Amino acid sequence: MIGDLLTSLNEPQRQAVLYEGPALLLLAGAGSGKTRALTHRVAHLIRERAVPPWRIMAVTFTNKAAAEMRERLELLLGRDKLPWVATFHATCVRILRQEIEHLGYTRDFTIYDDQDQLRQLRDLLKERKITEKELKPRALAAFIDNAKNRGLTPRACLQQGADDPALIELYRLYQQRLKQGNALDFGDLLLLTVQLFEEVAAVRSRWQERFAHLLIDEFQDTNRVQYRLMQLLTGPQTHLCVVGDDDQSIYRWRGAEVTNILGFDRDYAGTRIIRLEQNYRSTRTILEAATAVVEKNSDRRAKTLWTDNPAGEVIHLETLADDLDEARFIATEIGRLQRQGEALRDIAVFYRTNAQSRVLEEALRGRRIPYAMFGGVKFYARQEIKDALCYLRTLVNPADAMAARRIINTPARGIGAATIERIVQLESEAGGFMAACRLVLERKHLGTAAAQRVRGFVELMEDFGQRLVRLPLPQLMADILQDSGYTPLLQEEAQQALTADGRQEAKGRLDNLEQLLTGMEEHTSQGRSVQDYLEQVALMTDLDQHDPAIERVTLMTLHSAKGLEYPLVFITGLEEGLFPHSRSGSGGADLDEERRLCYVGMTRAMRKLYLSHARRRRVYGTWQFNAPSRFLADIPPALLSGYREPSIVPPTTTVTAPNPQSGVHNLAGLADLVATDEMDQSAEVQAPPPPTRSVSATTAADPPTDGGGLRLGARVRHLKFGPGVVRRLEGSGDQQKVTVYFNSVGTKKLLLKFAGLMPG
DNA sequence: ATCGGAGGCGTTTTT
DNA sequence: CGCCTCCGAT
Repeated sequence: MIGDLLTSLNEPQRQAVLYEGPALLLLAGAGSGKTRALTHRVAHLIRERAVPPWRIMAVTFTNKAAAEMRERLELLLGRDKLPWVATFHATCVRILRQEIEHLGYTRDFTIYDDQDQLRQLRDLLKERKITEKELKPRALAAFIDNAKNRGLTPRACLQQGADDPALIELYRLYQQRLKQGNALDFGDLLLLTVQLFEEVAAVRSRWQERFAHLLIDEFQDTNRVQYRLMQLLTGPQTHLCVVGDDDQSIYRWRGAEVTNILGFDRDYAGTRIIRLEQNYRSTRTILEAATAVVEKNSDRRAKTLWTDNPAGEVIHLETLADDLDEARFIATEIGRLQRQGEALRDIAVFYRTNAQSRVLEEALRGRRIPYAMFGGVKFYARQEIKDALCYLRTLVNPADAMAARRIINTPARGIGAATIERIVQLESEAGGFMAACRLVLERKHLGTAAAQRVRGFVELMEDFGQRLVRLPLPQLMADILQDSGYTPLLQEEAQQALTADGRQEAKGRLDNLEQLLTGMEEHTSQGRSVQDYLEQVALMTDLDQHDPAIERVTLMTLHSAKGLEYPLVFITGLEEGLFPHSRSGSGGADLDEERRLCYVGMTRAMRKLYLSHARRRRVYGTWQFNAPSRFLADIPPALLSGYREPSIVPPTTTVTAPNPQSGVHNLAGLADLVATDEMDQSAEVQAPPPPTRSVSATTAADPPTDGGGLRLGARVRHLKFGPGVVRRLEGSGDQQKVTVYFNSVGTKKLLLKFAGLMPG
């Protein structure tokens, strides 16, 4: 068995697996088999050194990395021996669900995303009569996030005395507000966990004793709270293993401190440093070019990445007239690669900013090349999805005023700002938003009409509250959407909206809601609770939906690309002002980070790398003229095809007047758009399975609770799909539909009339 | 209370 | 350019 774990490793990897001391710093260059070393180390601990799995915690940054590690450990160890593997944020949620009562919150706490955070801050500013001109909500949010990233509570900020007291006061009020709503924002998840461990010694030592091994991935991206958390979880008996690459530190702007990795061995005396320097991923050409770019930075840990791989193809550099041309070039080239027999799933296109994705998408759709895009508008942040989830949030945590205020008049029930204001007045006295609704009725603070409407809302929510315990989640959600009038309204719009666009949009929203229900069915089939669901969704990003098996091109930002690899990679927009981004200044730490970002992007490529830049591109509807990126000039010319003289980086120019030639390109762009609109179902964007049917089958008239003797949870048998469990019923008569979870094929929605279900 | 239009601002990157 | 907020009209 031990042979299995060690034979496939090189010498430093083997040392990393076998090391038994208290602290290990694994400096792992791009593509050097870091995950392999990490997973094998964990497997070795469990299999050969008899460490119980529950005494090991492995922390990652992204859900995707956590999932990948879990998968690989499952192969090595089997499903029943998995240790704690989670992101920093999920780890904290898990701890807080058990311990948060020590801090005066309750276990049902909800998690605010940045949208909720911003909304809360806007309310707060308005209340304090501070206009958005005086203090932008975003700036305040940045201040608060920043403080939290550094592990500072409002009080600690004040003691430090470095920040504006007015800002700190707003931070304090914001925290008060969150606590009243029994809610935590992203930063709180980490900060409050640290606070908990610092304030409650008994809890701290309990957790410290539990873990014999703490492993942290992507250590170069940890910020101060995360570092502190690691320290607090590390007891005298805890073995630490941190893995990272300072050259891939790209989250400084989010509070990451490279000093954490650069100074780790100073904090932990007796740290063993092991370097993984052999790259297995890329051709020598790609590796040399990437190294040349990042080498310009100072303050790096000494490290020489090398490879046995062949030199491979030269890097392709393409200069285009504008962003549309660039997109067309990429689409055409991908089409060519496809005809040569390359798989689309092997191709990725990276860009610096999300805004760049639009033209790329259009060009790909125009050529009917399927693609999947990550980032941009997140599925769970969409209006209709958030509305739906806020109904659930309000049920689970009735104190969550943010959620309740969002839905109290969605769809419109005639409860306006004035009424809501009266409710909010009573919120702290009543101890929560829903409680305040009841109190405001009791005290008769409202006119008869308004009172009537608020009572209706309260009763509606109480009704849902009863179903919360009775119904499985997907059925509950379907009921809510139906009985609240949410989907009926959208259905009407989908049929009767005045413009085709309006109808299309309503249909899109219905589709998304259907997708949401499908996702819930998957979740419920794993037997998890509503709280679990909301939590998972709050911490989820679109990247987590990435299914690499599907045959399509991947589009994402360079930041999202970290940790991934593709045989063929396009990096776009290599232009001064865009990449490096203008906000990164003309030198110094921010520019270094851009350089590392470029390095990260380039080292994703295994076989062939394409770099492109456009002479001008549209930004906010005006033309921006950009010189080629300085990073291009850093690459040895011999490694590059299509290379032109390095330009002496002239400043980026913006022209407000429309460019004389722009008409041509606009027309060309229009052609792409027109071609797009009428075809192409194949280029589905989102990763979750496309909805096979629509919510619109049900109407308000037929409450979807029971039908034809079938019950929720009933076991049934289908001729083709075999045994399954009834998850959802809707419609009636000939229109009655049944959603069944089959062991063999997962969730299916069937027309009862034709389903031929037998009792199972 | 709701809707529509005008005006202002922003995008670097994300758990 | 497109999103969001504010404000005025109904």
